[in-house]
Amino acid sequence: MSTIKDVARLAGVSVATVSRVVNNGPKVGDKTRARVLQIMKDLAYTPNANARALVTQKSTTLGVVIAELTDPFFASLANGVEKVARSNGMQLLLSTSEQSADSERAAINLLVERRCQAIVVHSKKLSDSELIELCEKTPGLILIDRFIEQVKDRCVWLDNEEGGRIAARHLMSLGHKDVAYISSQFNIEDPKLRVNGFVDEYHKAGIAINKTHIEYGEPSQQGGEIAMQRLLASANPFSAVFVYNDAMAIGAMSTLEDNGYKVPQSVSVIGFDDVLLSRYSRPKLTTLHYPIEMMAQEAALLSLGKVADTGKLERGFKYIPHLVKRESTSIKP
Amino acid sequence: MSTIKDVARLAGVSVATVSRVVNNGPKVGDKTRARVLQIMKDLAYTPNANARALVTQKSTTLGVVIAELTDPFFASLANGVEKVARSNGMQLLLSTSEQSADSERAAINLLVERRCQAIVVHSKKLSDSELIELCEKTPGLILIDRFIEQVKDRCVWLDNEEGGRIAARHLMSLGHKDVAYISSQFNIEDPKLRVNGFVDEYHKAGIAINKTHIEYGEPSQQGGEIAMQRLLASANPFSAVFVYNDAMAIGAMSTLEDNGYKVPQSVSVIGFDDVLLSRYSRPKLTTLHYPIEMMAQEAALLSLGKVADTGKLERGFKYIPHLVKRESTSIKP
DNA sequence: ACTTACTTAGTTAAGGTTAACATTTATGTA
DNA sequence: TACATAAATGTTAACCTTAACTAAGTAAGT
Repeated sequence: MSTIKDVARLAGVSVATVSRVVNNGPKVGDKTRARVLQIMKDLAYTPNANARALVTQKSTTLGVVIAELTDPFFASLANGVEKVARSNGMQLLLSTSEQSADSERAAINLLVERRCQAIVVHSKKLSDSELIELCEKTPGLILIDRFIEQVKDRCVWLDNEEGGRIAARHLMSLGHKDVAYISSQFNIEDPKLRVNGFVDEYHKAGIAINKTHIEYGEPSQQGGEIAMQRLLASANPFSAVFVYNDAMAIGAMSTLEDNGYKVPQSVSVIGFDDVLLSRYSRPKLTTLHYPIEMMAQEAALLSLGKVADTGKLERGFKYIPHLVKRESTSIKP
Repeated sequence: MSTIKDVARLAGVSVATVSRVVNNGPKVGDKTRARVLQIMKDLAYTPNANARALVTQKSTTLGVVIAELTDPFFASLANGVEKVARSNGMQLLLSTSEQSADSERAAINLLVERRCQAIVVHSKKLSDSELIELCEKTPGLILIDRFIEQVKDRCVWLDNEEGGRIAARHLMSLGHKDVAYISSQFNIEDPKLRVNGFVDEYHKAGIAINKTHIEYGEPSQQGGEIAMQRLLASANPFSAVFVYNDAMAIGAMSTLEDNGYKVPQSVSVIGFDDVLLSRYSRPKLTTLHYPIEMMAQEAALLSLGKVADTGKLERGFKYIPHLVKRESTSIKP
């Protein structure tokens, strides 16, 4: 692969001149510029980004760590970061972090080694303390979908509890008093916060939610199907269910219909996330929109230092999900 | 950010020694190694990947160009490449290429500048000749989901026509003689090949497909809905439809149900791609599995030069989709 | 004691590019 | 014509790391 020196030699100029041409710098004569350009083309010269990054001390790479590319939620997250990257003439370096703390750590480290200008991390496995330490020694690092008080100016997160409350209010407004909840069995904060908000909001309205009305499952369609089967088996009647995420909600609807219940006529179902799926389901799913792409964009901008600080950095970046009313919820029969 | 020199200075050794420690090289005494390791930790030293890539003349980056991260099809493609990257200790550099030839060109160029060892490109807009030229001057470049005779050893592709034939045979085996086809309105090869195979296979069986039974639309759920509306309006009866992709198929099913048709009891529907959606739909969609993740893995391996050539490079890498029979097709009523 | 052969460590030239600084060439003015 | 000034181009150190080569010190064999 030819280098700037090759071009310089063939064009009979110095490397500095070629560099100026490459970077569209001023101070280059027209005929010289034309000649250099021609040689560059002949040689199919492509500047070496690594060498550039080394000498300029800045890379044009924006790193992102997510768990899994094929999960639509993470795909949207990555997409948000990518948009910012592109609009800033940068590129996306992506690392996936399966499910373990070790691989999350490794993924972050790889991005640091590459000297990414900015790094957006979605971490569920690393401890608060490790993340705090990491934030301290890594300037451009931003945590998405996580809130840690000590580094709140580095966190872009969603108020899950409020999401639960919004779901509760929606269901209450439709007259539902016997409600159930299907949660994720994974031991992370999100599902807990969502139930808490949901249960507490009902509680504040003087309605207690029966323990038997809460079921757990894997956060997938199948997990939702199974959880709903258990819920139905428990024999306590309910007219609405709040489900941890859209995939589970779709599974739950499936089981409901298989058992002769109509959604939303006999049972209302409300999901969470508002991923692709929810628009493709039948009936279309009422759900809480998780503005992950927008959050990812803000995180990336923040990471790049491009967010004007109007006290935001101090307050932190909290997002509130909003209700997307589609077809799976209706007034209590 | 501290460098190898800082570590060397503080540890009282030369940079070469530190380098050896970093790379786990031999020829370093135990106490020296321990001391260096300690200083590295104290300084939170992280080797600079750019400098490394520069001097070793090889990057540990695997590039991939796709149109859009949020499309599940492309997410699977990227995921396949990422798996290979990870299992080879490399990382994914991702560029998206919206819809234009210009941006496809730009995306590829960025990866070349970064000196990616290997590059997997999904290009629909660039011309054959430009792609051929690109292949010639870029060693590790592999084309996925495209076939160009002149560079067939660089192409990993799906036999779309055969996919159409498989769909036709499936429907014929269920007794369907009046069939319709919903295609994509985009002017690329895939939809044409799929119809061709489908129509031809029926033709070979002595059954002609009426022109009015072919509709076009945007390759999305909504496009499918609209196309199906038009198909129904045309008043020619049919008992089965082959749809360009799963998203459209789901839209088509929606319209069908809205108009009082039962799937598959009154009309059978068969999709293409077998993305996430197809398993979440109700009824679950019968479709042709497009093994894109596997193809992407092979493409990445090929790009890395890790495919043992047993004549494969010469023959090219053709994949055949296979039928996934779910719930949306059944015997003709 | 003397060579031989390791083991451990150091020195330094790349690698491709940029940017600060130095130099040459051209342009205009008195 | 000479001089100042601007425009165009060149020289070179630096960015951080690796790897080839060199040097010194140590252990073993004779």
